[in-house]
Amino acid sequence: MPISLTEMTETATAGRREQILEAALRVIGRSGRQAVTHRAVAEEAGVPLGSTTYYFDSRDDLLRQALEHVATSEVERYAKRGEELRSVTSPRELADRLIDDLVAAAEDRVAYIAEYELWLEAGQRPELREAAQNWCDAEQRSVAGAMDSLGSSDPATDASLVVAAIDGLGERVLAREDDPAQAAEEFRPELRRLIERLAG
Amino acid sequence: MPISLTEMTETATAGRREQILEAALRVIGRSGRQAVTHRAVAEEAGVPLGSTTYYFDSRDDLLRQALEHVATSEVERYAKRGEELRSVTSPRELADRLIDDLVAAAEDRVAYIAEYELWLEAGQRPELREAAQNWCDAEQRSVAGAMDSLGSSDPATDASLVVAAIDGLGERVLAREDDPAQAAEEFRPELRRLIERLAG
DNA sequence: CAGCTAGCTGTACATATGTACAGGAATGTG
DNA sequence: CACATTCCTGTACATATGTACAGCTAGCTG
Repeated sequence: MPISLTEMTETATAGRREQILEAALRVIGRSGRQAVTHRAVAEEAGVPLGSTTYYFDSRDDLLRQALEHVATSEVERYAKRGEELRSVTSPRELADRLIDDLVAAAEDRVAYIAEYELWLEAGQRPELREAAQNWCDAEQRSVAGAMDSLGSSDPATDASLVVAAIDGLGERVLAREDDPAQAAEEFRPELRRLIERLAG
Repeated sequence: MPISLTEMTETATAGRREQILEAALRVIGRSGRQAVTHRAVAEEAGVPLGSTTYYFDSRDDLLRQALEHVATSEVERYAKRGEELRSVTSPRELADRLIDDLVAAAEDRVAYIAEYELWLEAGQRPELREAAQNWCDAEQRSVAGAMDSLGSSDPATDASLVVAAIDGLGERVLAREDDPAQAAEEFRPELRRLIERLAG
């Protein structure tokens, strides 16, 4: 064995859980949360069936942790992205950057659908709502800074509206026949108009 | 028997299918599409298990028809609503009417969640996308007429943005702890600002 | 090295689920 | 009234699924 077994066990313990969680996200994105069975996830992750029940108390627990995993990642991502967006100097630039993000997200259709699926899961399970709320707040904060930089008279409201529009457009992208990333690209002029009108 | 058996059979044939479809929607809204099993739907509808397999070829068929049912209803509803919205005379009035609609929709949380669930189903199953597209187009047309009445310089784009914002806000409403209808109400000032900026 | 602990996995089992289908009930037909 | 037809339902069965758990392996300890 190339590395010590102790080390292997340690990294595998952390890695294994993530590995299973990410397999679950792929299953969700590809086939919906109804497809999240211990067996489907185990196969996707390339781990034995026993592992999924070892790391997660139950199917519900797995789904819950998957949401928390996504929510946490997204909060971090938006925190960083928010910093970058503060530097925009025109409505058009902000719109372009946000559409770039949407296109990037839509490129991985499976991951993108998984996020919406988990959001719905939060709609049904109150214990998941706090994580969902944090996720949502982080997204809005990331845009609010930029709207502030652009001199919006009400950055929080404008950020809320811009994020809502992006989420709504994103949702629409999912049910489009053609390439989701291309569909997202088509919304560029629309978002430019929105932000110009709000901040201009 | 108060009515002739012929008549009863006829209305029951039409009624029974709808009855099952609507039970399915309640199950979806309450527990997600993973909960849509023949047995759960049959129990919710108060019909024997055999009925669900008699009227629908399979579980997938049931889900497909549920989406088509919702999509068709929504297209009709938006067509009518679009007529009414054409008469608005100010951005504020349009925003208020649209928020009223959102509040009304959010009041039936179960039905509202069901719509989002079915939308995701369309994201995963290409054969459902046409119905989803029609639904989405109808929603946008219903607002485009009003934006036109308000003298928007680009009614189609503005309608697309307003609808996207409403859909995004609606999605956010679902994961709120408090009363969804109340949460929807809180978005009234935001939507007023959006439409005033776009059409004003 | 013997024994111990902790991490992990294969397997088994009760239950849930999709679905087929035989047969019953109601209606139409001669 | 006998028969055919159509609509419907209870039941049965193969399969899928969640989950418990016995036992295995690898490393640690004395």
